[in-house]
Amino acid sequence: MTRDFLGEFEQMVLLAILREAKDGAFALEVRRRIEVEAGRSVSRGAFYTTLDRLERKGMVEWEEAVPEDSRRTAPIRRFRVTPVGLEALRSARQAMEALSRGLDQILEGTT
Amino acid sequence: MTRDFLGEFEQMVLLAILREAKDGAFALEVRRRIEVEAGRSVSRGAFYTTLDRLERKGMVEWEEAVPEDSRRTAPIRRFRVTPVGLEALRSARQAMEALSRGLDQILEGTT
DNA sequence: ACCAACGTGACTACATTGTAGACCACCCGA
DNA sequence: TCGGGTGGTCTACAATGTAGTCACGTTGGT
Repeated sequence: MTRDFLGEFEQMVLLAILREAKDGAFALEVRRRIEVEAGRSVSRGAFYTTLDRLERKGMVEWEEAVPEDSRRTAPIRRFRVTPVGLEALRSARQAMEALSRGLDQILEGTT
Repeated sequence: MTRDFLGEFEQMVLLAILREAKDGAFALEVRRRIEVEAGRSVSRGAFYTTLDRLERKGMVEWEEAVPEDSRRTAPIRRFRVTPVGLEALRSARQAMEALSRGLDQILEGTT
């Protein structure tokens, strides 16, 4: 399984999925959230590729579902973060936090 | 200048440099800090390559200096994070924070 | 003075992750 | 039934992450 920790974009995808409803998130919703919150554009190709890789690593899973609030009838994939994914996310963040300790002043900035 | 934001390991390097004394940090000190704090091993090759890339992006700079507390007489490089680097670090962290908002419960875990 | 061991650093090559763009299928409204 | 939007795959490539090896000057022992 290659590596045991996440790239930054992968982390963002996991976070964005978690931010949607408890029962999972639809792909393009997730993509839109990343674009809005992180303020960067995400091409569909880049995005789906990352989802695939996360799936292969067992960090996300999905089931087919039909979005309620849309006129769409055909089911599409609804993603969810697995326990493995959550754990990876946690440890990635812990590492960063450990290194950031004591730097709050410097990192806040007046931006 | 390729991209305007940082990979995760690059972030770690910047953070670790900031954590050393105000007047800069020596390479292998930084490496050791990452290994200890983030709990992952870092090969020298990987490490210096990353320093190079950060330098090329104008995010770190260095000067020659002789470590005080060592018997070494020859100067080695002492690194410092540039304003550009600090800014990049801040914005990378802000993006992550924006996406993490409201997830503290989930992310803390009982690990 | 000589040699081994070590610290520092460059260079090479490769794996993983990040990214864009073309392409396909389906559904829907004009 | 044409065209456009949405959901998705595939391909190819760029950037980042990583290990390993080579080289050289220092240090320390003898």
